[in-house]
Amino acid sequence: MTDNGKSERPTPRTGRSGRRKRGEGQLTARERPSTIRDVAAKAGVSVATVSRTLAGNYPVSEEARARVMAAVESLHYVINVHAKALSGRVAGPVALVIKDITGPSLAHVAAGVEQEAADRGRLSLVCATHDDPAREDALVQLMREQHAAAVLLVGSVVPDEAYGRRMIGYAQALDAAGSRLVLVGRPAPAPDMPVTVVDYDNRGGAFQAVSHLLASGHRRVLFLGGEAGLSSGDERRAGYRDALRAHGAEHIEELDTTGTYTRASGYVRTRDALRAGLEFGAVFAASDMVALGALAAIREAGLDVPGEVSVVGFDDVPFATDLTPPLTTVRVPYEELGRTAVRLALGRADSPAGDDHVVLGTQLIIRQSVRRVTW
Amino acid sequence: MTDNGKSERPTPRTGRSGRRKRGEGQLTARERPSTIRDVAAKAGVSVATVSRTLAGNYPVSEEARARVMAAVESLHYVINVHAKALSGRVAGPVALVIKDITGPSLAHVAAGVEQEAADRGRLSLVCATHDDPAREDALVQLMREQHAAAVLLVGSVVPDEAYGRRMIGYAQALDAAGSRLVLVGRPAPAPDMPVTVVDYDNRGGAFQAVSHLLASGHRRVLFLGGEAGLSSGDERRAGYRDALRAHGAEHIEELDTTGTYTRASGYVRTRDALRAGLEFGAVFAASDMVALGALAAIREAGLDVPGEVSVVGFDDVPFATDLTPPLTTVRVPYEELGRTAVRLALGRADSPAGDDHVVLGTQLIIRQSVRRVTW
DNA sequence: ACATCCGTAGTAAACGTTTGCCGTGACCTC
DNA sequence: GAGGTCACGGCAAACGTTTACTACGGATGT
Repeated sequence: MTDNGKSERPTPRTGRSGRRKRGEGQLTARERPSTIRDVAAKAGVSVATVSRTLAGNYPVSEEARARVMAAVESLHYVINVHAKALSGRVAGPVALVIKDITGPSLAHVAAGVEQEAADRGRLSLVCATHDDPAREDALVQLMREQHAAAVLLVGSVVPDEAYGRRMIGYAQALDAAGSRLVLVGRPAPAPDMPVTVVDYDNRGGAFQAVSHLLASGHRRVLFLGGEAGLSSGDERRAGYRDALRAHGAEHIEELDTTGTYTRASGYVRTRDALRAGLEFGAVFAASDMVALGALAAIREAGLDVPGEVSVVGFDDVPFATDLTPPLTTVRVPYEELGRTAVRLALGRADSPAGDDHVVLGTQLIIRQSVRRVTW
Repeated sequence: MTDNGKSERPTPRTGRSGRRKRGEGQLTARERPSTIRDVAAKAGVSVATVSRTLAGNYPVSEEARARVMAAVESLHYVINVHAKALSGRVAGPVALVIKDITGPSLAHVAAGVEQEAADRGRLSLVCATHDDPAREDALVQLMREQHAAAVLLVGSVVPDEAYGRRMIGYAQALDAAGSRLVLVGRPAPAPDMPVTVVDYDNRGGAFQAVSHLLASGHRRVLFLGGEAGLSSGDERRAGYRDALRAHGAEHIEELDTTGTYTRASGYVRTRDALRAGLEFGAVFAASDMVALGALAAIREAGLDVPGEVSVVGFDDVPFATDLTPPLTTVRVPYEELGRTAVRLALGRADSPAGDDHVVLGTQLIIRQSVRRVTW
C-alpha cells in the first residue's frame, strides 16, 4: 500500500536506552513484577548472563552466579512464561475436556491425568463442557491458542456422522499446531487420523458381569442399559447379549431396557419392571449409579438383595463396597485411563510411531450382591 | 562491561524484511502454525489491520474485514496467547491447588471453581499436592510464573507456626505479582495480609448435628473426631462440645475420640468402643467416610441403625442418601465454596475493598439414621 | 478555495525471554 | 613468542502480538 513516512521516520534507535520509559502514562499504580532486566541491573551483569545462570546450560563464573542468585532472591524474581514460551520452547499444558468433573469416575480420570502430567512437568487445564458441543468446539480452539501439548476429550458419546466430522476437524487442527487429540472412552472417528484413542473394554466387562450371573444359575437377567446410541451403552448391551448367547440363555426383549446412567432411571425402570410382574432373579445395571436406583426399588418392594434378587453394577465407584450389600461390579481402571492417555500423547514426541489405540481391560469385582441359585 | 563491537556492528536493519528467514537451520520438519503476519500477507493488509479486525476495537472497512476473515479461515489461524499476553493484557487462569481431586467433596469444590472461572472467561489449572508442602511451594511459584489471576489453596491443614509463615510468604509473593491467594477451608495466617479466605462453619455444623442427636433424646454420643490439630477437626470437636454444654449433657472423655478422616479409622474406633463396652446410643462421625466405617462396625456387631444406634455424618457426600439407612449428615456447600472463592478473588479487580473473609453456612440434612429415644 | 475532521490504514516500538554470534583475556603448545 | 584453545560475557535479533503515532484521501464547514 502507500509507503509514505519512510523518509520522515525518526532514525532507528538501537539498544534499550532509547525505549520509552515503562509505566509512563499508565493508569495502574500496581507494582510491576520484576523482569530479567531488573535482575541483570541489580547483579551488574547482562540479561544474557542472568538467563544462562537460571537455565544452567552455559558456563557462568561462580561470582556472577552468586550475584545473579542474590538479585533473584531479593527481587523475588520469577520468570515470565509467556516471554519464555515466545522464544525458547516451553512444555505446553495438558488439557482435559470433560462433561463434568463431579462424577466419581470422571474425577478419577482427572486424577490420573493430573498425576501423569505433573510427573512429566506439565500443567493440567481442566474444563467442563456440560455436554455442549459448541462449548467443546470453543474449548478445542482455546487449547490451540494455549499451545496445549495434548487435548483429552473424555466420556462416552453418540458416535454419529456429526460427531465424526467434529473429531476429524479437531484432530487435524490440533495436529497442525503440533498438538494431539486424545479420545478417552470414545470411539475413533475414522482410521488414519492423527488421533490417539484410549478406551476400555465395555463389551468384555459386561460379558464378564452377565456371565457371572448366568454361571451363578440365573437365567432371567434384567438389563438396565444406557442410552441407545451412546457408545458405551451400546457396547455394554452387546456384552450382555454376548453372554446370554454364550451361556445359551434366552434373550427376552422386555428385560433388555434402555435409559440414562442415573440413579433415577435405575429406580424407575426396576420399580416398573417389578410392578409389571416381570420375572427376573438378577439385575445387571449398566452403571453403579443405576444399580443404586435398582437397589432402592428392590428394597422398596420388600425384596432382599441378594436373597431374592442379585445385582451387578458397572464402574466400581468408591462407595460400591459400602452399600448394603457390598456391590459386585465391573471395575473400570479410570485413573489408569487418564494416565495412559497422557503417556501416549506426550510419548509421541519421542517415538512418533507409538501406539495410538489402546483398550484397557476391565475386571469383575465380586462382592456380596450376587447369590448362587440352584434349580 | 566491555563495550566492544559497537563500531563493527552491522548497521541496524529496519522492518521485517531484514530478518533471518524463519525455520532456516532448524531441525523440525513440523509445519509451523500460521501467524498474524501470514494472515496479513494473504489478506493483503498490514498486521495491524488483522489485529484490529480480530479484536474489533477499531474501525476496519468492510472489504478489509472480509479479506482478513477469509485468510483466517483458510490458514486456520489462531492467535498465540503467549504473544498476546506479552503485549496486550490477557486474563490469567485460576489455579486450584488441592490435595487430591479424587475425594468426593474436593471434586465438588473443583467443579465450582471451574464453573465460576469459565463463566468469567478464565481457564482453570488444577494441581494436586498430595499433602506435600514442598510441592505446594513449587506450585505457588509456578503459578506466579503463569500469571495466574488467583491461586486457591484448598483443604484443611494443621495451622502451626510453619503454616502461617508459608501462607504469609505466598500471600505477599502473589500480591506483588498482581495475583491473589485464596485459602479455601483453611484458616487465615494473620490479619492484614493480602489473602482472601473462604471457609465454612465447621463448628456450627457440628453443633447442629450433635444438637439434633441430643434433642432426639440421646445423652451419650460417641464422637469420631478428626486429627487433633487439623483446623476442621478441632472446629468440629469444638462444635460437639458446645452442643453438649448447651444441652446440659455430660462430656465423657472416652467418647471424645480422635483419628483420621478415613473409613478405616471410623471402623476401628467404633469397633473398639463397642468391644470396650462403652455405652453410647449415638455416633457423630466427623466425616461421612468415617460414618461409613462406623456403620460397618455397628452392623458387624449385630446392632441396628438407627434402631439401636443413631449415626450422623458430616459432608453430605453424594451417596449418603444411598446408604442403609440413608445418612443424616451435615451438608457442606462445597461447590459454592469453590464458586465463592473465584468470585471473591476475581471480583477484587472491580472493587478492591470487597470482602476477603467469608464463612459459608452448613445445613443439617435429616434422613433416616437417627432415632428419637424416650426415657 | 482552504482549513478541518473523520474514517481507515500502515509503521514500528514494546512486552520479557533465549541464544547465535562475536570478543576478550588467560592459559597452553610448539 | 606466535598461534590456538577455552571459559566467560555482552549485544541484539527473534518469538507473535498490541497499539501509539502518523498519514492520507475525501467530506464538510466557512
